[in-house]
Amino acid sequence: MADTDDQNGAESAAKVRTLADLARIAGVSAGTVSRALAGNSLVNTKTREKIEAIAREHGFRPNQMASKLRRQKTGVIGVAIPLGHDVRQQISDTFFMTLLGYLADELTEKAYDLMLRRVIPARDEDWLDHFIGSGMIDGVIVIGQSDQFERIEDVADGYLPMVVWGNHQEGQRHCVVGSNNRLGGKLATERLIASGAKSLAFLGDTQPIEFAARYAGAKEVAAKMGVPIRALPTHLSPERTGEEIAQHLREIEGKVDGIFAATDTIAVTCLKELRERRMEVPGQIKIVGFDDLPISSQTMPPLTTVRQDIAAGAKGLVDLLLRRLEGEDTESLVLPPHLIVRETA
Amino acid sequence: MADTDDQNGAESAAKVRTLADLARIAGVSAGTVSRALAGNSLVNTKTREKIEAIAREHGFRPNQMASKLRRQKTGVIGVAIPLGHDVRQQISDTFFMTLLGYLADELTEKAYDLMLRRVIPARDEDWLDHFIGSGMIDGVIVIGQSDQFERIEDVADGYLPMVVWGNHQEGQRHCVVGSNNRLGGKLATERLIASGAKSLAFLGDTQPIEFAARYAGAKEVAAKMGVPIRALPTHLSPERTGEEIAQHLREIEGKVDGIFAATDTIAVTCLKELRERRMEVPGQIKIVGFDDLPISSQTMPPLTTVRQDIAAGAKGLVDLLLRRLEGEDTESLVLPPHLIVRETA
DNA sequence: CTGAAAGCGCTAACAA
DNA sequence: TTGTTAGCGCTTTCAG
Repeated sequence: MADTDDQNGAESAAKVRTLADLARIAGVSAGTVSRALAGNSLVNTKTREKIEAIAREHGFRPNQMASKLRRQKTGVIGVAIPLGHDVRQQISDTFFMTLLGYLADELTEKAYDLMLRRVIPARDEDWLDHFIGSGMIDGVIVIGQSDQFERIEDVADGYLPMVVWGNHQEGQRHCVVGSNNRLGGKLATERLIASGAKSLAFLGDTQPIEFAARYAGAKEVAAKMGVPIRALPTHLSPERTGEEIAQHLREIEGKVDGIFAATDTIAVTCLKELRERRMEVPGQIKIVGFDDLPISSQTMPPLTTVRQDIAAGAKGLVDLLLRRLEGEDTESLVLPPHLIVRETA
Repeated sequence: MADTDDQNGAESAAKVRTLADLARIAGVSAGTVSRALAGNSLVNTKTREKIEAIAREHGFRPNQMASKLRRQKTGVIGVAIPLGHDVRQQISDTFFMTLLGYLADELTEKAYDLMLRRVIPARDEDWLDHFIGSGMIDGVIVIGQSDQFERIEDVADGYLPMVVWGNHQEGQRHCVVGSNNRLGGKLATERLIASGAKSLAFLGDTQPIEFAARYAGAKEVAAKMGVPIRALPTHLSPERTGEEIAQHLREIEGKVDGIFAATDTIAVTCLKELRERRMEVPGQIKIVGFDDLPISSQTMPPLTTVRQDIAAGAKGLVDLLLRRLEGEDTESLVLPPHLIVRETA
């Protein structure tokens, strides 16, 4: 029962934009309204209910900017996706996008909002400091180290609430969550060799640290088994990949019978080129991918690949970040990859 | 209570967290620092340079919360993805994620940040009001109408800066950007019939308004051409789709020779089931998808589909939203879909 | 061209 | 249990 001293119909027209407005019409102080709406301390139940009713009636929501400013925390986690040289490349990368989806789920669950920022390190050297220093976020998750390993290391020294998806290196200083890429590379290569491949190739850019680790694992196994392996570099941008792969295929025809693709996306494209060149898979040439994206089970033949557990990765990222927000200096989390044997090797 | 008991080396150790701090060490007032850093009005060049130097040296960045509170604008655009009944469904949906990627690009370009929120309407009726009323965003882009058409309509009446990706209906009140789904459905169906199909099926959930429109277009053409068409409902969540489709396929075997799939994702799964049942495509059964996702050119045989221009969609969403932020009451934007003929029909 | 001062809307002591 | 009182850090008149 609010005192409707308004003339007529003015009731619902009254704008309630601030706590003070609401306080006035409820006949209490702003402080009380704040407490009531926070559902927090010992506010008289009657008072609270009255305030809540009025708030609901007027569709009132407290201004978050003011609240965040005052409380010195934002309730927002920043998610940065650094793009490499090929600008358009990674933001639409299926793997990262899927990870982002799960991240959104996890963060929502923990009542955090997610601020997404696509960032081009080449265009803004201090992208990470800017994001962190913006005062807009409580912590940051970086998806992919790209070629920014050193910069991330530098920042990690002075900023605790940061977790990165990527590759783990002995002795690194930033907290990372990611698959054991080297092990993944080994699994893939072992499978290729076990399937009868006698001469291997790694298909994909070897610059990014994750890929380099996959290749390193592959080389290790290949060396141990006395099987030759070569790198066939590609660039991730989908438009160029097709022709690049076709080109490679032309060159290695008859010389290579086992391909380890850096990602499923590359593997799928390769599969298609192989088909167009009428090469039998896995008869003439075997292939193993990496990621286990949904498509890999849909190809013809279905792709043998190394699975990364994206959901577990997202969960790990968020868990570790929340602990860091509490001040804990968490360890990195390295997830085991799993070989998924289908029909291409 | 951090009292700066700086004993030595205080100079570079001195924490510059606020404009006032910086002002003090620059020997000017906070106001001047503010102006200088905004690069804005007529600040003496010397003064500005000095301030900028100090700011750089100390890695100072003004607190955005305070700034936003004061200026009553956030520089943040909210992006909401309402999830339907199947909770996990759409956030990982390739189409939406790709759109999100382009959106991130466009918004970054315009110097806006992007706040991503996954919402479950069934769990929070007022998801849209909450997002808008949070005071955290200047405007909102809703990706997909899901089953929230009415709620969005209601909100649109009282809130200008909102643009929605979805289907356009005659006389609707909210500003929408999307493909002409009905036309897309017609294109797909015409192609199926032109390829010789004599009995059709629409594969996919017909509840979501976009899909309903696609189906409506299909029915219109089918009726005109005197070809029967039936709906085979599926749910989007990947786990269940496979068996559902297999089930449908068993039932319609020999009765249907042309399938219009609501999305490429569904089409690809269908293709796989077809392959397992040793049905020839397009010999025994033809199929057309919708979206033209990257995978559709990678399937075997490559998928004939209806292309939606995602990049143009993202650009449209952002352009319209920015105009709405200026106060313009923009019209909806309906994009023409294009039939991409490959080998499945 | 620069300083002083008044808040943006909210929260959190501290009183009452 | 509630009101009062200070600000959070920044921007922006209004003077000078």
